[in-house]
Amino acid sequence: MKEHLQELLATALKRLFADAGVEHAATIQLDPTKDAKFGDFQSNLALQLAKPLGKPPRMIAEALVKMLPDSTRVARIEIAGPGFINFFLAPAAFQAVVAEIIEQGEDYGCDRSGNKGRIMVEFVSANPTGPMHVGHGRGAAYGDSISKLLAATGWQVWREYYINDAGRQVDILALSVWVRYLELCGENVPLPQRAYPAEYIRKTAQVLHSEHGDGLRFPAATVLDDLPQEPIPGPADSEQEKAAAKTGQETYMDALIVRAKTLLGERYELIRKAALTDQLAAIRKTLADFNVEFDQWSSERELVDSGFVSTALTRLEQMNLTYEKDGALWMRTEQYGDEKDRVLIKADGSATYFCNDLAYHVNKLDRGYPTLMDVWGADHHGYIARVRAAIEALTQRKDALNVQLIQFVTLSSGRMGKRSGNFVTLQDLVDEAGTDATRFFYLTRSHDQHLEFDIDLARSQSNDNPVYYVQYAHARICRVFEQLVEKGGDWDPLTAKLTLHRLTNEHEKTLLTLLNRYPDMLERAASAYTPHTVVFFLKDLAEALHGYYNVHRFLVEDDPELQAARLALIAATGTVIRAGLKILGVSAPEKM
RNA sequence: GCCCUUGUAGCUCAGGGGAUAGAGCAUCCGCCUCCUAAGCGGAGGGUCGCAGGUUCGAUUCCUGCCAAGGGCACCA
Repeated sequence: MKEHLQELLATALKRLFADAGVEHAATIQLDPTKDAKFGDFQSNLALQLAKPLGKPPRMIAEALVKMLPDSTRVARIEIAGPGFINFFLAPAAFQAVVAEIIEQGEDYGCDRSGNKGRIMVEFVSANPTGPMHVGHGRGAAYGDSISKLLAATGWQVWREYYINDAGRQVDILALSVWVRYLELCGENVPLPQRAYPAEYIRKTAQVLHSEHGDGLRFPAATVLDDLPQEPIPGPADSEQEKAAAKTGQETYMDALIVRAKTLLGERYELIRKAALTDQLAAIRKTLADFNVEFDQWSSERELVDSGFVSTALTRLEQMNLTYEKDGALWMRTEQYGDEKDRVLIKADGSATYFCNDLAYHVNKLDRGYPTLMDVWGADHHGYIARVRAAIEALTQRKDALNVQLIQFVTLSSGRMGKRSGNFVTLQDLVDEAGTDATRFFYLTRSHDQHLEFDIDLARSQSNDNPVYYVQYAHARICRVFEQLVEKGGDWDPLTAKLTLHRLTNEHEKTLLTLLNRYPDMLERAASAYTPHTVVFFLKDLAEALHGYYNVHRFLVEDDPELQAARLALIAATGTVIRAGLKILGVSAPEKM
């Protein structure tokens, strides 16, 4: 429809220029109007041309309108305000969308061709060292919805979770479990300051203890033999002293890890694996409860063990992208926009996180995904430049990596006020508020906006909870069709299509306008990577439905033609609500 | 110090260079004999952080300043 009007304007413009004997490159801008009194579409073309043509905009508008070709889809055209050209469409042009939606179902407005190519979306990728918190939840909701949105607008999407199971934090996790295990054996090894103190660590330790008895036990004196005292800063210490203590604690932690590996030998791997398995199982359960799925879970450790990381390093060397300095291997990221070059292999011979992560990205490219989307927490901002630089060096393309940063989440509630989101797990949130309310909440804000999550509101089963507003519209539509059957009536989509000209009142017009905008809205949301656009659209659609419902009856027994038309309209509305909610990962209940 | 994000109604936030800046919550007033009142209609509430610039037109784009949050490792 929009294209059609643009063509009309282009023709008029050509004629105008021919008449006046001038050339000017004007982009034909056409926008949906905000207010129905300005018609359905508006163009500011005449305003743009006022200066280059040296004539008042209203005069240009009049000339343009005169030159516009006739179209059956346009009811009338008005010139308004400073020189806007407002198009009022013929009702039939709007009504046709109902038939289209009934035919195409939930795929209406979608492009399932996959013509835009393959894209890999990596999201969540939370460290498997503890439960996911509400910040991860936001990334999960966003990543899942943007994937669905991209898949609905012409992309072939592959979703992945990168498991960071090779770094030091996993050793810390394993050690934490072991200390708790020793505790169960009756050994007094104090939990290091830098270890994970949480309850879930004990559970793994208990399972280990029941399965292996004292098989992993060593006397506390042996474990702590020769180890330095762990520094614990007092409250009166200066910032400097506290920082020094922290460094000391890290050193102590590392020494303890080495001790564990030495004493346990191959048995260390047993503990490591048990800890990882438990954490990953918890994460998988939470994500499943949250209605988030992945095509693949990729392990960092497997990437290392399979030799892929060294292969990737060799390739970087061959491309002359690396060099040695101070005993470390560096990558030349600075010449690709990073603020400095970065270390891949440390002087002690171990790989940096960046090294393995980069290899993982190389792996993604190798698997045939020219576009990589990474959904990261806002705290990873400083990390973008180096990965982007590295990917550009490898692909010679600036657009190969698409990073979406998700801003922080703070929790609030009437009783507790603001508090940090890191201390509430996503599992708790989903258990208490439910997947629908939680996901809807997350996606109601733009992802680059800090989010204040009102737990009490999400939890409330009352009309205050915004998710119900949209779901209720859907349930109401379903109820009407239920009533129809109860009354012994029937409704045939094929014949209903012939009745659409009866949809003429204001409420019907509003709904038709919104339904017509759905495809455009999807495309806009996808290309701007903003699932929240879908949320706001659905709220508008639900509002239009509720208003309609309140004023008009859909089951009009004395006018079968009108009834058929209205049922067609609300059936189409229901379909679009369902499709939209599906993109958000929210259910569309038939009863509430 | 440098980099990124944000600043819009009492609160939480939408807003695609356009006409009179919107929604939800909160406050106030109405609407169920009728397909679900988890709904609808109405009222009040604004220096779009501040100052410049670009433009016919700026909440929107650019620059500076102020404020909030985050980031600046041979950590992960």
